[in-house]
Amino acid sequence: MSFRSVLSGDVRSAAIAFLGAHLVCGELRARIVETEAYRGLDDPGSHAFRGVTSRNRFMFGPAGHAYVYFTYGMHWMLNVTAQEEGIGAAVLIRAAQPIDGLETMRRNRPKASTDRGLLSGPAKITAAYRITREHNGLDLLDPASPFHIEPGEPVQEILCGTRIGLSPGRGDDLRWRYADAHALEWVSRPLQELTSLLEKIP
DNA sequence: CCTACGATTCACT
DNA sequence: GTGAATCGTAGGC
Repeated sequence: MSFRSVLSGDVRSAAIAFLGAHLVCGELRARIVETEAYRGLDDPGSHAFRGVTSRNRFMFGPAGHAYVYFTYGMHWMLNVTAQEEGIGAAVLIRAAQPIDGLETMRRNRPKASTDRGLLSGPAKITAAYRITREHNGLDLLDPASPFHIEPGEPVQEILCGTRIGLSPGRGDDLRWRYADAHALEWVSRPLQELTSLLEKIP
């Protein structure tokens, strides 16, 4: 099953499909272990909930492209757009396990004291890969792009939980956060919600 | 125009 | 566990 076909379906399925995939940029390579799903139609936690703005416009574009935004005055966030054109949806890449290019990642993340903390958070990934606004809209499924996503080993078991950092009443109760159950040492924060088998997730 | 705050991280108690 | 750093954006006036 290709990314393209999964991305045309529900953004939660897309978020699950990206677990185990590789984020590649030149010599840098890491395995995605944690994602979150956001969609505009019925999800108050999504930037797309209130319709198109100049910031979120890529969420409404074709699937498989980068939606990169700046927050807290200092951090960049990387998302992969999902669902059909005209529907605002994206998958936030929250954590990854470093595979290649660790020296460069360490240089880009001087404050990380251990390799486990190199990519264990959405803003850590963009710092390590030096992803910023200029990468907004990039086609992440195109190997010719400056950085892109490749299929990896399938994930055997996943955990799901509530998404991080949402205000009460803004979708904080939706369990649209997903992680590879066998790579929990690389996630941004513990998942305390119950375990779910891959085939049981919608 | 003006203001509050965020899909976070880090240092410190 | 708590608070500071830091600024573009959304939403209200």
